Amino acid sequence: MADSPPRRQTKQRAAVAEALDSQDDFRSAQEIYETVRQRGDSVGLTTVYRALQAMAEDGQVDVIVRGDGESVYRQCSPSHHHHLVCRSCRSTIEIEAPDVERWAADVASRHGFREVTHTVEVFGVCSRCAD
Amino acid sequence: MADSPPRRQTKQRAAVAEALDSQDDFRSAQEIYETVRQRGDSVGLTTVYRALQAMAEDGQVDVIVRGDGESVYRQCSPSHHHHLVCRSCRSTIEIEAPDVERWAADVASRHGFREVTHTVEVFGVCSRCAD
DNA sequence: ATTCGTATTGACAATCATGTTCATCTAGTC
DNA sequence: GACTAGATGAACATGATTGTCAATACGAAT
Repeated sequence: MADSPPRRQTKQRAAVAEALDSQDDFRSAQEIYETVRQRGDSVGLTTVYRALQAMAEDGQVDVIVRGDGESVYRQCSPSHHHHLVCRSCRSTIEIEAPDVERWAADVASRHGFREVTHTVEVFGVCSRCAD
Repeated sequence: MADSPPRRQTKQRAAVAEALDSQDDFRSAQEIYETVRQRGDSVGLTTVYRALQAMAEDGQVDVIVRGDGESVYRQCSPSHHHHLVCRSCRSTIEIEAPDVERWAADVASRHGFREVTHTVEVFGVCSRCAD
């Protein structure tokens, strides 16, 4: 693989990272943009998108493509994991599933597939929102 | 739950269903629109979108939201299952995973989540495309 | 078969997230 | 401090999907 291009530290990216830091659930680029601006930092929407993309590539944030096509971002632990997301309040719990990993790899190789990736997300309504 | 609105049978929906029938992999709404028109049937793009939505609601077709946010559709067996999709040629294999179902339900209820749904898709490169 | 109420259709406009351009700026280096 | 490639951002482009609304066709009742 090609050597990844160097990544500079800028106020804008720091601001985006901070905004991500202060949230514990998945947010859209637009929402993050709002958050950053409300903190007083001046950034362009384009930059937020680029920063988010770059961070996602570097594995610093997790991305989920929502059903409506909008991508949402969240700062996560670096290890591979999946999410349990509340449809109502969006609170998110990281979950691990070694069995599922194994199953995915297994099924794929059994059918002769290589370079396997997978998406596993669980959605529901958390106990607090179930009233 | 509310009683589902009645669904009428029209040429257009039949045409969309046929187009879906003739494909064995996931296609975008735009592609299905093309296919229908090439068969000589005259339908509006809007109608294709609505037909696809309706069929997805009724569980007649499966939908996957691709990484780039575009939705793709496919006629599938009615039972719950997931997909193993080739990134290159888009050929699709239906896979079942009772263990994964159980795991998802289990993890969710352990955290007090209700009305649980999940998405599980496996992507890779099939043996034919691996040259 | 004719009528009638309501889904459905489709051409077009509108929306909305994201990509692109390009002149300007700046972090990191010498 | 000067230099250079990556970074920024305002304006604009793109492309999928949805909204609008008048015209039309399904299907139940007559």
